[in-house]
Amino acid sequence: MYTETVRPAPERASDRAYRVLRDEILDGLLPAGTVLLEVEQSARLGVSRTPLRAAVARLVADGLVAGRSGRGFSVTEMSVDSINDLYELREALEERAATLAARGADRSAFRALRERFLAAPALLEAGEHGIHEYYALIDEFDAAIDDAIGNSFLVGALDTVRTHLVRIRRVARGNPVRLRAAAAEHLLILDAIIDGDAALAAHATHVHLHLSRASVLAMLGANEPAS
Amino acid sequence: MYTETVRPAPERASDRAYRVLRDEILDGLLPAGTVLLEVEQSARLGVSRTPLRAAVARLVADGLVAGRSGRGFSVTEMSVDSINDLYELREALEERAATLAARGADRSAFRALRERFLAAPALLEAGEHGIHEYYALIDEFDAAIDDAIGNSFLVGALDTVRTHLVRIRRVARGNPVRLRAAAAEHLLILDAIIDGDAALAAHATHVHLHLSRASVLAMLGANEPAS
DNA sequence: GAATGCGCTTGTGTATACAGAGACCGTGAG
DNA sequence: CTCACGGTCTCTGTATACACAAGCGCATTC
Repeated sequence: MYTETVRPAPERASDRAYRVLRDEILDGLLPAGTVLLEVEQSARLGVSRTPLRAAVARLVADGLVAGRSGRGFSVTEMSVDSINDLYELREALEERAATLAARGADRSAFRALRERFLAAPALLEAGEHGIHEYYALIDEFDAAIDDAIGNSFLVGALDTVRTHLVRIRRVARGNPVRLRAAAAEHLLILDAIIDGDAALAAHATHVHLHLSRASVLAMLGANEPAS
Repeated sequence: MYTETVRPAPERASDRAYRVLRDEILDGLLPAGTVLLEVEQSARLGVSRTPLRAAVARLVADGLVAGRSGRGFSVTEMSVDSINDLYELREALEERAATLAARGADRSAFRALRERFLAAPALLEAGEHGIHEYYALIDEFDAAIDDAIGNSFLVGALDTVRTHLVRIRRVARGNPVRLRAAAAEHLLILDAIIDGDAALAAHATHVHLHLSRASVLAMLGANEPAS
């Protein structure tokens, strides 16, 4: 049969509303503290209140918005404390993920990624478009990790972390020095996974996350010293 | 003012539906594979379809039910593979949590818990009621850990794990030998936290989880050898 | 007798109408 | 001038009505 492999994706209105709101929050179009009124947002997105409520409920489950005491929902804040908390969880999850990936059998995907990361420094010279490409490469790295560990619970927890990480990355964006260093750190993690050195993979991940956190906090302190 | 400390809790219909369905799934009244039809469940729980949909959406976010390809939602299965996956995540989270708790400043709560755990063996002689009390004690232990680490992201991930763990515990229930051993393991973790020995707390947690997983898998293999 | 096509039934997705609760603002008193 | 109280107004929570899509069964035909 020539039928498509998967369902044509029903594309519900609630899915559209969820995706649009999520992207707008992650892109910073809806800054932290923005209140989301049902009637207002449903009119703006061209959907009814019912699917919009479902979308907001999913955002609440993601931790991107929170119900306020009385009226409405608001986009959650990303304080310095919560960034540290997020990195604490991220360390626990990604160190374990790196360990499991290094123990995994199939390393071909990581070998292919290694070649791409070798070209990352040149990519970061190419301006905004190159930086976008670099982040896409990071996403592929994450996807390869997910594929290697094959643990839906761990992948789900990692996905939550990465969602919030997107918001944090906005402040670190446009720091080519840091991104070049991060590419080198990813290469070390990749080498450890390819060599099957689980301990090194975990330690290299820890180092990478430590440096990443320090960079983010430094950028944050430089941008908003008074807060 | 003599006003109550927190809001009187509006107690929405969707909250009731969520709580009832969640408890029924965790208690096994709604076994894995049960299909949830909106009209059917809304009539049974005495709420309309709208709040029921919200409740089901939350259950989907919890991973307790999953949308099926065509029609309806069904309670998720707990396979041996998913149990192993869950314990993998649980190890990563709880070892980190134990480490952070041991580094924490306030250990009075853990000292009080230590006394209670010393009395746990006697509790486990008291039949079904004692076992229930013991699980309540475990919950207080978990709450003390949450309080000590004070990390909403980590606590949230732990909460997800514990939700699924409740379903798994059903098979291990009624194994006093294992529960007595588990109490001793908790005592060791408590001692490590009280002594501020983060490394020992993490290692003791690892050992505890290893033994717990082995016990669960053994019980599962004994109960359903043919599956 | 088997296979295929059509129609009915059923269940989800969405929109809207209605009720209740909380907040904001204005006014009045101290 | 400030604080408290009350009214109004808006926003959420819930129920219901409607449309569409998918699945199942029956009938008809080969």
